[in-house]
Amino acid sequence: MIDKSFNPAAIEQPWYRRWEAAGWFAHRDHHTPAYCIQLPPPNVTGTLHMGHAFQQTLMDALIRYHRMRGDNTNWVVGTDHAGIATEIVVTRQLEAEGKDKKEMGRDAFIQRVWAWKQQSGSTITRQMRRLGASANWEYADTERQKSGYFTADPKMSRAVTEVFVRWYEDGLIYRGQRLVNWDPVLGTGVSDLEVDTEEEAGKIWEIRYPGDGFDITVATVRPETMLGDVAVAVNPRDSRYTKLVGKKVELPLTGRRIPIIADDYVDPAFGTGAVKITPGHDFNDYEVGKRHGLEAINIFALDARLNDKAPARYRGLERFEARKRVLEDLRKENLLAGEKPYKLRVPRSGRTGVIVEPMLSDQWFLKMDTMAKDALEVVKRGEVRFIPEHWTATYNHFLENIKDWNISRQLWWGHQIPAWYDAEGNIYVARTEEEARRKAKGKALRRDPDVLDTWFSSQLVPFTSLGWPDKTPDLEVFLPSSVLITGNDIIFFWVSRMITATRYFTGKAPFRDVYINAIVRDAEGEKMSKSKGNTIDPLDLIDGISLPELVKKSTTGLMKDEHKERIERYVKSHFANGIPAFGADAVRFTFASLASFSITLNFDLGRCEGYRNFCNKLWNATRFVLMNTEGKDCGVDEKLPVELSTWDRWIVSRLQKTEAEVEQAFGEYRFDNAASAIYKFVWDEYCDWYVELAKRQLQDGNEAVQRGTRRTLVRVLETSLRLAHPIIPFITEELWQKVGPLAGKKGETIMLQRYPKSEPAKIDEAAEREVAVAKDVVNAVRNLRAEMKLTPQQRVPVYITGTASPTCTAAVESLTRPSAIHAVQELPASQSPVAVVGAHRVMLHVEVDPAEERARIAKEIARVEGEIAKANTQLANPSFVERAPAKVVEQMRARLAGFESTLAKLKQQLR
RNA sequence: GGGUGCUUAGCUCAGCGGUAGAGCGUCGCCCUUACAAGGCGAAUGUCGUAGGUUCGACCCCUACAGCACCCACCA
Repeated sequence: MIDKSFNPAAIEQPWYRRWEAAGWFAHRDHHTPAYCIQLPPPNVTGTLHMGHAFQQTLMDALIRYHRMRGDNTNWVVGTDHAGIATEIVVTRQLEAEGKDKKEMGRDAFIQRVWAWKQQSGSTITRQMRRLGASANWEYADTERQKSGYFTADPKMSRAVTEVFVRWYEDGLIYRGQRLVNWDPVLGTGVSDLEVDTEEEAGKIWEIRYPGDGFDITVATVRPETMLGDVAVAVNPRDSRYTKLVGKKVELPLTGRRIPIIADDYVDPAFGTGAVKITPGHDFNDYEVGKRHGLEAINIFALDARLNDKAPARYRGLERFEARKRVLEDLRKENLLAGEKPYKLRVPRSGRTGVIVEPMLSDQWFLKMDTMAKDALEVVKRGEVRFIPEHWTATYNHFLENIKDWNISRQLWWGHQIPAWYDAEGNIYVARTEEEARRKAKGKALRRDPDVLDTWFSSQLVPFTSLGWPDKTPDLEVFLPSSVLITGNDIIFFWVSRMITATRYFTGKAPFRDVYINAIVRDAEGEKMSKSKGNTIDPLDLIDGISLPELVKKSTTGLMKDEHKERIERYVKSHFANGIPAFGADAVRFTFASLASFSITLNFDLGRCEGYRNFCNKLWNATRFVLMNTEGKDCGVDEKLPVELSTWDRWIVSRLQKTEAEVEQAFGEYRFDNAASAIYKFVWDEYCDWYVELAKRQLQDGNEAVQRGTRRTLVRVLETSLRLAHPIIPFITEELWQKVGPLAGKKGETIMLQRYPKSEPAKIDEAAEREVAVAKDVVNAVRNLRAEMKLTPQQRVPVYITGTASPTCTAAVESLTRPSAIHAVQELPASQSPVAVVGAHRVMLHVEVDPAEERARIAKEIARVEGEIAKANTQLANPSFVERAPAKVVEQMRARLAGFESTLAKLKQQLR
């Protein structure tokens, strides 16, 4: 016999090990219909957060569902080398040890990163296993660590190089000097997407530039960049300035003379209508400069300190120091005309938070326009489909306005660009150094030190993970994959680029569906962040954590110590008792239940607890079934006679409908509906009604009835376990081991059993109608008993008029414990309380105060009369009767008739 | 400035052109032989505001308000 309550910790890890060791997660062959999902590869050195746990729950549910449906499932997983993120972490580690990256040198640094990867690389895949992820760990597992591919492993790297070379040869990759977003802390350029602009309070200054006999005032939020100005621009239609265009002014503090130019870019209504032009450090000005043939002056070194293009007294100053100095000097020279508070948009590096500096530098770019057009087409013709559909708009907008992608990073950790230079600066792009040498005909070569943006390799994953550039059978079978499940934050970074790259190199789309999952927030809808203390570690939900430990965990490793007290208060008020161990199944069920098409998902511990209780319910229902069926004849032998009651046929019928609902829900990616259908069936129908009636059938029925009851109990439960397995794999496996054999099922594991399929032939509408009446009668009796404040010990006779079915009387008998049931034509003359249920009147034969009972009935009459009035108004409206569909009018008439009949019976009761 | 989504019970969320729902919480009564992580019963909503379409609107349309997110070069 199984334990009295469900203890997830006891079963989860043993089962996971068993599944994995048995090789049941692997794909099978190359002819069964394939179902493939590509995991968005997490940062190899990262840890699992709620967003991962959520996505992975959905992916695993789909994979398990399709595996049970007989598909050749392949959940391709891997980890990402996460260039910038990892380089930052390791650099900080070194700093903490007092070591300097540059002194260490590139090779030693990279070795150090590999060491860190080996050490922390298994954390996240271990955590995925705790969740129950049935991933194909050994697929593409070049490093033999059972964690799939690694984007920087030799096999994946070879493909990256191949892609780079082919794109270069096809003229899509080019090198050029451009203005790019520069992160002065990291010392690298970053892509537009890696820059977040936020509104911040700042100032706008007005500076006078003196000319011969006039001066012109410009407005700027970055006065220090004036040292790199090459012109002042005005709008050509601005009458205030027309006669100045073409004249020169003196650029203060520098002694340079710069022209006044006219350009449509300038908005005459803004500021002073005159704009300083700094092509070296502003994207707009760069464009203006190009239009007017003006040279760009770069006044910053790569660490954003002023270089020797600036006047001597500013050289070496950091940007904001320089700003102060410039303002001071302008003030001294009486050239500062104004200073006002101003809200400005500050571009900050997504990684370091530092303000990025537009900087002229040599970078590699990928031409996007043609590929973007193709990617737009692919989605337009429905070859790739977004779910929910509205994300298509986001995707389209991005691709319609796309610019070339800066793919080079001035970092060390990543795929080094396969380009070499000779002394003259000629470029040789090649797959290997030998190949480059051949091309250079023996000239001395120097390799480009830059690496590729991390997303460059990630975008290739849909095909490189399947063996590309080799022509593998897997590419034929698993590309495109069935669905990509990912967050909306990487539609630009990753989704769109996978489509462009995969189309380019394979001619196929990378996947058919893109399910954009909700963003996980805390129960109040707040973003989870370490500094608020409202993050939840999915592992803590599974294993539980005490309050003191949770406080400790939330307050260590903070960026700013000042948050500590606030976090402590937050944690103590929101997790007063820590977090109980809910188990992986409850966490998964919660995620599934909350996975509607909403854009955010507020994770509510209360709901998690509710679903933990559901697991316990399922556990105990099984416990009951086992107690009553183990060692007994459960009708596996079909030749022995079985007799099935309406209740038996009803629960089987309900099960068919539930199976259909779940199938539809999975088909539509409505995990919430799937979870809810299973929940309702198991708890509200099977446990609350069927099991209770089964108790009676087992007690009173003849041998054939008992056999039929045991068979139904066991078969419906066994099917429910299979139905629920994709969402709650551990508990269903544990229970199935016991229940499966009783239902005549053979097999080592539930995860390879057939998924339940609705059989319309087993739907029994007559039984469902009969049970609906029986439930109503039972509910009426229960309600009357509660209103009469009867305790369970007080057993009273129940009278039912009309022809009550055995289905009904059996239920009343088992569930309301009357002293007797009388099926009668007319109720006895009595002041006892009566309820009207459809064609039936139900009386609890108890002595009550006649006045109270009359009042109770009067109240009920008032309610029914209200309903009648509403229905009458509707039906009296000629346009309703004429224009509403006949079905609806008929429904309304039937409704009215029902209420009228009820009213008559109630009035009869009042006499 | 443009775009997307959201606003339904105290909380977290489903829903749908034709009688307002779930979980949690609340209030009663029950330790009934699977389960107190349970059973039974009850209360609770002018479905953000204002118009419109319709026989009928929580649902469709318009405007507005609030919230969230994304995109965008006004110095």
